[in-house]
Amino acid sequence: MASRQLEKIYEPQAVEARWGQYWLDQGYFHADADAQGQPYAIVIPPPNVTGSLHIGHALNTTIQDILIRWHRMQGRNTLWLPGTDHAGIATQNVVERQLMAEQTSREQLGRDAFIERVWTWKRQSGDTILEQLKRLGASCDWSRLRFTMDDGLSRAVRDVFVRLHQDGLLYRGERLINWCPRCLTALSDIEVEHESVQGKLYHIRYPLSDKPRDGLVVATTRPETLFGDTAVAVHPEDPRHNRHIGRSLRLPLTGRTIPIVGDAILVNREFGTGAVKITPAHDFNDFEAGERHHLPRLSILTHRGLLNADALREADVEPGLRDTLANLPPTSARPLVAEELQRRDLLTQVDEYPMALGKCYRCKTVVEPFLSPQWFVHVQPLADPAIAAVEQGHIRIVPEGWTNNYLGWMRGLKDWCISRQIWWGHRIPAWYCTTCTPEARAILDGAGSGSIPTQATPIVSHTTPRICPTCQQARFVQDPDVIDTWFSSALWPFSTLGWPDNTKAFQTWYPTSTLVTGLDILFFWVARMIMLGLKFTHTPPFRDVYIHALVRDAEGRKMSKSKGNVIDPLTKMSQYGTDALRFTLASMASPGRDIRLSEDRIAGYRNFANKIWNAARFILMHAGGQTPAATPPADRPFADQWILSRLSHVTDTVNGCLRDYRFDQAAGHLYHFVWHEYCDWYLELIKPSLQEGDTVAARSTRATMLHTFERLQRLLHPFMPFLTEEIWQALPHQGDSIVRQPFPEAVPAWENADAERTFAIIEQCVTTIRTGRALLEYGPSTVLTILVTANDADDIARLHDARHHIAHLGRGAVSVLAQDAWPTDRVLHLVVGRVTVGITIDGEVDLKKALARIHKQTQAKQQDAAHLERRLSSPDFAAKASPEVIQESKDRLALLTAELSLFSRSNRQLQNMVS
RNA sequence: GGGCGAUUAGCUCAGUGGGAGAGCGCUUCCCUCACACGGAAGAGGCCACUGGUUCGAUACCAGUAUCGCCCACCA
Repeated sequence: MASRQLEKIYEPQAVEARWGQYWLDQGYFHADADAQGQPYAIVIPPPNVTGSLHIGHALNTTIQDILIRWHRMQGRNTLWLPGTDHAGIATQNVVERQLMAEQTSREQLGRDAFIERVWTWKRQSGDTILEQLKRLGASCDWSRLRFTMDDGLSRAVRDVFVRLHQDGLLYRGERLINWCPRCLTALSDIEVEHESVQGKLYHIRYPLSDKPRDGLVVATTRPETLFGDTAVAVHPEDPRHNRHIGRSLRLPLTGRTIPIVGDAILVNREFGTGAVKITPAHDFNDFEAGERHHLPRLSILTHRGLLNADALREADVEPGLRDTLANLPPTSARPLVAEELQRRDLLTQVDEYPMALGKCYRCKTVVEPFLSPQWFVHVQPLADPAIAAVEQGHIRIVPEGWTNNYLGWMRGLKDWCISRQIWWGHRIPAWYCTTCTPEARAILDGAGSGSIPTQATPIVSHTTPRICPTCQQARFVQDPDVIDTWFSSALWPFSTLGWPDNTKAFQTWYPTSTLVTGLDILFFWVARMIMLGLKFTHTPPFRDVYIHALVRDAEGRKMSKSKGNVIDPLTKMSQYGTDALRFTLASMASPGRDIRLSEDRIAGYRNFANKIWNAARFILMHAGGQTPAATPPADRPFADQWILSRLSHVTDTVNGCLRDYRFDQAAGHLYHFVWHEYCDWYLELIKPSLQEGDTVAARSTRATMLHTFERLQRLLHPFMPFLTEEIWQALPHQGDSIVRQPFPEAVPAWENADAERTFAIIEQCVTTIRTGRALLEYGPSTVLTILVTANDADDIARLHDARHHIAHLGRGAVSVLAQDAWPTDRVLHLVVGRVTVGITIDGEVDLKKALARIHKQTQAKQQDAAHLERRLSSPDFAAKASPEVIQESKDRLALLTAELSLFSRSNRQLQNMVS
């Protein structure tokens, strides 16, 4: 491509659109399972089809793309597999809201029509986030796009379900589960978010049946559930209460009596009154206590979470109260029940009490523990190998700190409720014979699976069974429930590669290399992928799990639409450029920490992009038709030797950082190198040479400049793909795109300590001269008379070689002097390490500033020197510190002493001049 | 209640057993022929507190305080 005239300011929009399309058209991201190279694969954490790109996606995607582009450039056979998740509850909610706006509902539509409606919606809107990922530059193999409800993936889901069932790891049972009364479905334990709220602890007196004046006082946060009580428990060794065990109590507000049982597990003698009401159908602890004592379970709520009139009758609630309470939500019933108890003098005490409230993670409705028949995965046999895989290092979690989090969670894992009473999702591949299970016929009329007793035997298979093995009939209904979305996500690393078929892609890229994800789905997703991956492929699904931070706003709050503190990545990409946003996110991706994103930071990296852009303009302007030839470094001018050395070092550093997943450090080193070494010093050093015309040195410098800059684009490319492609294409280059150019490796032959040492001296001199210029208030156009010298002959020789650089950058006439030739008059002597700089004072100058400055520095250095002397004179230090440390301290003290003597000389002279 | 993490410049954050760092912001000078989204020079910090280990601690250990996150059925 011919080099274009580059604008003064980098304009990202057109550039991004052009190259983004070019990459796709050229198929650069397509991965071939038969290609050469060691495989490297990442499967994307599939965003919800309902999703729109938020800043968390942007971070997640940027990190994956950096890894992918880096490995692709290194010649690995690299696959980044994209896709989306059907997100059962979330998606169903979105479409249901649409229906509500149309004054209809999914029930009115019917199941098949509703599902068709969701598919229509998915076809229309489901690609939004994919387009947004493309805009971010995500170099996915879009030809391998997958969706969790694709035919292939659905087959994998059925296959896994059937095999788990065959292996006895699935069961259906009536248990207490978390129920969302708005979504009308069961949720798994982790789909409940706990929130701390201020509640009340009610103390209620339950009279003894035979001695109504006596009784037990129970403490509860939910008095309205007392209608579901089927016992009261006390601690068997509690002397206050244990004599009552075996007797019975009158359940207030009802005509029932309930037994007093002894239970050491449920009851904490220290808490409350030492007596606990047991409500097996509405509390997880009570459910287990109920199991232990074979208590009946009395569910008093409807599936919409309201007090159930029929159940209240069954619970023998007093008729008047029954009518008042029926169909009330628990929160409304609670004060009414308390009031009624108060009226009867049964409410003995009410305390303020903080309690945890469980909410649905999709709609934030308060969830209810609810009794219903559900499908469960027996997780322990799956969890054990998943624990071992991490413990034994087959899977590495980065940063390491999260490992214990993972292990702790896995060890305490309870069975996983995987049935959902919604319609959008993978339908459970279980069928009931309508002859053997007459209740199953109700499903045909739209009833839920709850109508089928748990004793019924489902037939689990890939397809509708042909004949019932028990009764030889052939009429079946399928279980109406669908499987938890996270179940299909758990198969993602292998189902997307064609499993259960042994495809070429599966053979090549499975197990995948790295999984990049946020902490928020470590349990939802990562843990389950490991469990099911190990179970079905006998291999961990990935080698490394990189867990990145959560992006928060500048105040550290979680971003959410309701708080209005969302930083929209799409807006920022338009405003500052995609590369600037990517570089920002990479820079802030420090391990184990949340990211507080502030817009200033993005603007800063936009400026960085512009800096690179202008360096490119400069370089192209001065390229002079030169090509980036590779003459031996030793033959090149000093500045070229130096920048080659620095480039090799930074290349090495960046590769190391990327290997360690330290994107923040890699970005930091690149930023510093580009701006403060390449632009501030190298380009400035070579400017005079570029003016020279067609000399040998100038040609060499042009070649080096182009060579290093081209290499730098490749180094930057994983972080800033668009900008670097645009520049690379404008530079002399070979190949069609930077995307498939090799990623730079360090070149040890370029590393040159001698050149770096010379540079350090130049830098010191120039900085010192500029400081002196500012102190003496000589304007930039004043040409100074500069004297330099050094402590040893070697450094004096370097000064001699470099004097034209010092003269150019310091804007002055430079004389390199021997130390004994150093003048004493009308010279400002300035800070130095190994070198001494003097600026000849010419004409009338205000020296007060300079004197004040020298005075201040003198004091600081005297303190340092005193500190060092104290340390060096300590016998313990001499005896115990390492020789290197001792030597270093001695060297530093010697330098300080030299500087201080200079300072004092300077001081005296300047004082004399002032007076 | 358990676990984890944080506390360093005005702000956002790196960092290390021996001389306190970056970006942004701030001050001064400069529109010097790549870049004012720029250049140069600066100001600014008892590295949360208290003990301990050490010749030496911002760093390692313990405790305290504050903040945050995750997990948790104590009614």
